[in-house]
Amino acid sequence: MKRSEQKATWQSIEAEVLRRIRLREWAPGDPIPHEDALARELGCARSTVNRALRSVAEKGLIERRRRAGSHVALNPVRRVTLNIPVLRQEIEDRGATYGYVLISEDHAVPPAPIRAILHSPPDTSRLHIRAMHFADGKPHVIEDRWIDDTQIPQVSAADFAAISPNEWLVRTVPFESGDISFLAEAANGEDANLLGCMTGDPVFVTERTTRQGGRPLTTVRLVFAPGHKVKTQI
Amino acid sequence: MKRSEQKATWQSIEAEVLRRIRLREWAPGDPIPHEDALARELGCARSTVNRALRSVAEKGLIERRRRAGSHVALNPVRRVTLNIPVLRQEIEDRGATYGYVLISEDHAVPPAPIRAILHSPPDTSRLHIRAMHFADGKPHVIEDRWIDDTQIPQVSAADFAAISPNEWLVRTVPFESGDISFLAEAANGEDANLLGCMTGDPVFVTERTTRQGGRPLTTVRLVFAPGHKVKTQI
DNA sequence: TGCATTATTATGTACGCACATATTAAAACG
DNA sequence: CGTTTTAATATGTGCGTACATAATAATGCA
Repeated sequence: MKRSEQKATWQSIEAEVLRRIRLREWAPGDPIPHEDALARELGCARSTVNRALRSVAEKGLIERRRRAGSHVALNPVRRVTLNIPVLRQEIEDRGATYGYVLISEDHAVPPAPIRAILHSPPDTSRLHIRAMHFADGKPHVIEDRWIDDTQIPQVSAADFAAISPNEWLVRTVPFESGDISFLAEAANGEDANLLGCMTGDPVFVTERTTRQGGRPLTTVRLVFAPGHKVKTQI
Repeated sequence: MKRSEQKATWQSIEAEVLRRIRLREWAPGDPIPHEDALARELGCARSTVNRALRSVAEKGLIERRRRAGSHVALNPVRRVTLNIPVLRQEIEDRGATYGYVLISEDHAVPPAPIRAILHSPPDTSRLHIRAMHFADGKPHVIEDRWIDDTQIPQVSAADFAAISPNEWLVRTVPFESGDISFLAEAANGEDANLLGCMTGDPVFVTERTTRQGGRPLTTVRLVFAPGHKVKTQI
């Protein structure tokens, strides 16, 4: 029922597999043919089928287990990739003019939640920086950051009046893992003041902690101006 | 300076490449050695290096171009993957009891923004469904959905009193693309009523539109109860 | 000199084989 | 009959070769 393709690329194999899953030729929960069988049927090498199925599995549409074979996922958990660029780049990519202002920089004893995140002992102080990023002169996001300067001693050489912590860290400090949260909050008085909105206005907040070798390096809270949207494609 | 590895897996190659990038042995903007050179240096086949570098490129840390070679990304755009499960599964995975209630289901002329999204002509009505999902009996999210029932005729057979549109669509209607937005909004009176919060409280909102063959099928607005966080790892 | 044409080259991919590994099914055993 | 051991098997991965493709550099031509 299928004509001999001129060329079997792994992408064409993937497309065919996606088609069969979408049209329920292979229903959720069903096992799909083995790599060998697909290779023979579609006229290509098993390694090509493997490449294609790996890609489908990454999308979350099939589950693969050795010896058990591949099954169409029962609850296809859509996997979406978000791009998290440096703030300056995010703004400039939109064609807007980037602006930056340092608000405050000091050493202070972090509040309990931050202390827990940074694993810092009680009554020890950490570097605390607050800054603002502007798009076309309008407030875009507040950067409220704590840095473990015992982990990043070279931070004392940074001039955060000239470069944002966001950018300096990306350029200077390597890290290997981290976690990110997205949430909605009400702007507190100071946030509202800085962002030029009303106290209590809903604001989009990103919390991010980065680590190196299991040790937390820095945690940041980004409060975006009202109206901010994070967009992506499936 | 490197001992002969017992086995070169593509993951070990990737780890070594990541290490060199993190430690700035290869600085941002720099070209990195060609696949051939790396293969010789690290004692493996070029295809193995290729596999490793492809993985690094997917993470956004290098950029690869034919003939030009691979370069360490100047602004490493972190790429993060979010899992978007079916609502019921998301709740049950947290160990909570899932609950669901249909609020309303009718045909109506969509407001202008929805009409634009669905490409529906003026004064034509579409299926409009509102429902709620509960976690352990507490309101978790409002599902406010418009369905283009000219694209999905079989929707007339669905019983949305028994199964949520969210779940029915995932199980029944294949789609090939879509887009998602995340934002913060103030709960309007009705939202607040349903979610058991105050009007004006900040709520996390997800907007999602799915398409098949370029034609929009459905668009949904998910209003989460206050306090909701979306978490992921880098 | 300016522009179109032709090499050159690094990555992209296909293939076929071999073997590793995880997992399940079958067999052996008490 | 339940438990441990062993075999079977589908996927995971490495390798080396060959060729495809895109982007660039070099060349030729008007």
